[in-house]
Amino acid sequence: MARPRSEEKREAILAAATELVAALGTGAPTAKIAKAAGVSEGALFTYFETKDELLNQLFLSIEGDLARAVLAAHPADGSARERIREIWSRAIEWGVANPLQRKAWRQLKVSDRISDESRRCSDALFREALDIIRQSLAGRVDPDREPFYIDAVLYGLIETTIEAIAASPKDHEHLKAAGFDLFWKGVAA
Amino acid sequence: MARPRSEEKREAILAAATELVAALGTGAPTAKIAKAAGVSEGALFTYFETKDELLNQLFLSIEGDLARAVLAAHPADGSARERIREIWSRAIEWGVANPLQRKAWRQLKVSDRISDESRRCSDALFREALDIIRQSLAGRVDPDREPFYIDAVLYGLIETTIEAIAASPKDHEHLKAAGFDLFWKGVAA
Amino acid sequence: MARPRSEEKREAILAAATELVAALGTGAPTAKIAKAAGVSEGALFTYFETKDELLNQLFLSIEGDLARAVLAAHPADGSARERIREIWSRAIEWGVANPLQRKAWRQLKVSDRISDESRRCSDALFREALDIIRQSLAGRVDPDREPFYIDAVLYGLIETTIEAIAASPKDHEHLKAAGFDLFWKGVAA
Amino acid sequence: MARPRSEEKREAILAAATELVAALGTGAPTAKIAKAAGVSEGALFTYFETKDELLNQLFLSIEGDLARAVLAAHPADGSARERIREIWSRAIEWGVANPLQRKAWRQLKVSDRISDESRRCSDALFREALDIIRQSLAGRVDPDREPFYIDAVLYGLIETTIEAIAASPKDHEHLKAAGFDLFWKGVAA
DNA sequence: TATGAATGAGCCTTCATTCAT
DNA sequence: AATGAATGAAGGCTCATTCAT
Repeated sequence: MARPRSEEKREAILAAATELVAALGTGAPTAKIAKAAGVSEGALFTYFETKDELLNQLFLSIEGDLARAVLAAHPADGSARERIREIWSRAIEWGVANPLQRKAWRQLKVSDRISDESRRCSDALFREALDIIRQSLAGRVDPDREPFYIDAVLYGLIETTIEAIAASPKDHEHLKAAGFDLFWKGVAA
Repeated sequence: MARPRSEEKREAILAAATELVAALGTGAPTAKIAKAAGVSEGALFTYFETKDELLNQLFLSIEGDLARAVLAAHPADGSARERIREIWSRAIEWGVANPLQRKAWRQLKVSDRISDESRRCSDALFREALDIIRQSLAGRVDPDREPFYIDAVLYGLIETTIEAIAASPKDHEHLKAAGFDLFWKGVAA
Repeated sequence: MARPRSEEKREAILAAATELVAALGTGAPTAKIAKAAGVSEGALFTYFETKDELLNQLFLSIEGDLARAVLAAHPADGSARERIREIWSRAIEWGVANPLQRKAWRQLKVSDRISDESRRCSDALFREALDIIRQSLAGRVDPDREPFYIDAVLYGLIETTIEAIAASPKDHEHLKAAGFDLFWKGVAA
Repeated sequence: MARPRSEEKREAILAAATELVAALGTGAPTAKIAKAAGVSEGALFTYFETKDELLNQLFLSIEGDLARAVLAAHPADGSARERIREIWSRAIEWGVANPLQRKAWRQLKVSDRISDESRRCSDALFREALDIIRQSLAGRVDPDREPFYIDAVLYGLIETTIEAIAASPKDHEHLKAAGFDLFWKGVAA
């Protein structure tokens, strides 16, 4: 069957799904999602063949959004510290600005309905950012330290920091700076 | 007298729930949990009034288990570094040794079926560990840094490190040490 | 457009519910009602949100039916006696002709699943009939007698008479006449 | 198995059942009834083999109570009017004084769980009262009128009058007298 | 005998998906 | 293509009754 045309409706469904998955988890009913999107129950299934398909697409859509935010207009030059600092900053800002997407994403991340295929796609989305990070840190960290671990640490600290800012918005700038400082000192050789 | 309620059965249900929630999320059917526990479906509801109750108890049971592991035989003396290092070590070991509990716990953490009450209980369970950490770090961290953020960072790094060890078990000891080192350097004043 | 909701199906469900509530009481399973109506179990819940809703609607539907029968083509003129006699007659005939509805209705009447709201609606349905009765009796009964009691007596005698006719159909006309006579003599001032 | 001994417990169960059937209908859970009676769930089934048995016994117990109240110390002499008036009065007083029993009884009456056997027993309980009534009315009513209908009318008027008194307690005496008057005039030849 | 935990069929309701319109 | 009614398999929970203690 031909691809349905309205990209707009597809987006509306994804937006509604973000909201409902954030609030209700992956158990959010397709009927509610459709209604929130202003679309008929049946239509949802012309845009996404199954609920799992919708959930996986949502997952990729959110990750894509974050990846785009992180890499947007990324300066090719600057010191290693500055380049990583830029990534840090963009990631934090995205998280703070998109609490619903983050909440939905946390639900999706732990769900067994997200396929390995999707998880691999998501890795690919961040490949470029990871390359920048690894290159930038190349001369700085203990060469003995597994790079995958550093990635994970950075990612974990970003999460932690976003959560901390959400809990204490008035410390936004302070936490953002302190977090990065902690990371930078921590990974030093 | 009637057959007394058996603690053994309660544990069996909790154990089965751990397994199934780890695999299927909070949507794991009570029927499957009961069967896995070797118990009738009705019996499950004499031990836990509702599924939510079961989920909350499971959450607290897992957290209690971790808290106990972290604090067990904790040495009252030793340097600040050694005391935190001990907590770090115990937490990591618990996580590595209990992958199912950890997986179930991640599902529960993001679920809206865990009540605020339960989350408060869980905080209380870790109060003592947090006190040790905060005291131990007292003279060492930038006094400007919010203590709640340090807690969260430590916790996040533990998670990250456990995950890394799970992904690369041969680096177990190395990652454990490197992670703590990173934390210690990172939080230094 | 999607298949429109069919009034026919709604009626089928109500009819099946009448039958099963008459036979089994309000505990009649929705599954059986759906099957008897030739409808899927899910469909029942698109026509009635909950079982209580179905029961309440059934109650109102039966009362509505009776009210319509009682008031249909009611002659505005005639003596007081004739007017009340007409109501009496129509109510009796309805009851005799609709034993299932009457049986279901008796079950519903004593059930705590029928809301006060429904009971109020039902009162409204009979308001007109009551007004006719009260006006017609105005000059005839002891003014000291509470009108609400007269209504209740009339209603009770109708019930009794229908039951008696059901038990002894050959005395149909006789009982109908004797009952009214009894009422008329009884309420005289 | 030997009859269990404690008549007291049997009564407690019946009393609790009265209360719960009045409030919840025949669907009232045996577990709740047992608890309300201060008796274990299992014990209930040593006093009554099944729930249906309990319900039937409850039905008979309530009817027996009413029959006893109606016939207690019934004067063998007096005019026909006085004798019936006495029955009328006792029945009304019993109903007003025992609203719970009456409510439970209404539920039981329409339930298909009450066996024909029980209904026959109940008829027997009132045989004596009916005989008194029929004899007393012998010379007074139209001989054409079916006696069973008169019984039913009397019974229905009693019900109606009790209900009316419950709704308007301040008119107790008035309604009681007016009701009897209505009956007496109504049934006159 | 008394207790109340255990059992499992059955109940009401939800929901992903299909399909008549 | 779009709509939303229809389907029926689960799902969580209840409850009469049994039975280990």
